[in-house]
Amino acid sequence: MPALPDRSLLPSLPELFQLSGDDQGSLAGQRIVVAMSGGVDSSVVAALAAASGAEVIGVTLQLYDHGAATGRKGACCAGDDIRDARAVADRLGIAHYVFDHESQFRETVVERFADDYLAGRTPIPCIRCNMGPKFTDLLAMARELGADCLATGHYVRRVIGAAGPELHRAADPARDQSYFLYATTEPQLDFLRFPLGGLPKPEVRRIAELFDLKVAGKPDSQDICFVPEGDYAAVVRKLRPEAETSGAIVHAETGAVLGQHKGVIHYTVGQRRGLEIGGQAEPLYVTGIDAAQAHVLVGPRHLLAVAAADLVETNRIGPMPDAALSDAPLTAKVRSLAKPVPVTLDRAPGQGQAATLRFAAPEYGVAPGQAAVLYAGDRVIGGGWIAATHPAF
RNA sequence: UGGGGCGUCGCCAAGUGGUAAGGCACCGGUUUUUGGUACCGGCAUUCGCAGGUUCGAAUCCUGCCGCCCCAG
Repeated sequence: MPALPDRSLLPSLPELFQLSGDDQGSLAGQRIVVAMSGGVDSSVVAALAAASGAEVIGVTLQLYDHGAATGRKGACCAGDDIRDARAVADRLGIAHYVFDHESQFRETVVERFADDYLAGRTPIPCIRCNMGPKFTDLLAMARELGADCLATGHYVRRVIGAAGPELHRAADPARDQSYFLYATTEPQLDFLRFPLGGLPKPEVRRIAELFDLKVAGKPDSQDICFVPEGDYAAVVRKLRPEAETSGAIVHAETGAVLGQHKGVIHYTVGQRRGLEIGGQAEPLYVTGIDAAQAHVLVGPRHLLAVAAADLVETNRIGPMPDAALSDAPLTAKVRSLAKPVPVTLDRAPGQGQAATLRFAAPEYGVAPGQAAVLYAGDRVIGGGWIAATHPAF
């Protein structure tokens, strides 16, 4: 096996893993479990861990059917990706375990995904997956393996603050994944490490090449990992054959029936395309979904304006920002790609309590089922699931 | 079958002699670790059909077809 690259070519490893090294900067004696998906990012984390001198154990959760995912681009945690993870572990000379997590993943992530759509919500399975399989189940495994930490390839930073570890946005804003990690609990964060949070993606690929990892050029994953070809409706249909009940497309203001739709699972609040309603003076957007009546409500863009959103299952990481201490003002993202916008809360989030989020300016396209993630500057304060919204006009 | 109106891209619609606006929808691309949004680009050699007038017609004339309203 070729030697691993010289440590001097790499960032400071004790710093990246936030573990105390010895005089030589080695993490010998420490045990790091790395969550390996088979992609470049987590492979580089494993490589860095291996180079640190620590004992490294790679763990891959098999999340869903091999067959369906074999050879597919952009998947993770199944089929070829598991083989990729194993190949990387072999190359690095680290232990590697694969755990069959299919039934749990189906219950906690996929079934829920389908039920959310049936209820007229727009789910984010990636957050559920982080909450359950990754940060609960896999983390418990890591503890059982006697690890000092669980390291993942997420692009997010763990920063030691006055009151303990904090979760911050990635240094590279284009890669930031903090939106998907708002539900991380403080005990989980104590044990987690995100070595890539401070690195730009090209640097990660460079490191992968330095280690001669075959995944160095592997495309980034995208879309929902368990949804082939982006056809999420097919997944819902397979799980819930009754899902595609057609119904009326109703104008939210006039009540006029403008057309028929193929089932509420195909729509999300804020959506414009796919309604197939022509002859309008201005574009129509989905403004609401009434699953009980199988109605898709549509209207002009101004009807999307939302003044507030009710959050449930809230989480908080670290203290609330204190305006008196000139902390950055509270902002929130209601979609992963949205810019954070100024908000206020009627109460501090956390412990799963409900709270109401109020936007300083009307926010558009806020869909129930999405997460609202709270920030103070770069720090993630927490967040919650959007259960309902209040129109601005 | 007495009177009136209308027929331009899937929908809405401008254009009344000078060589087919625009909007919606749709398609493609960009962006993107969820669904969307946004942005960029594409989209009627042809104006219900057939003749005629004219250098030239969607625009004028004739006939036919179809639809709508009033009248019965």
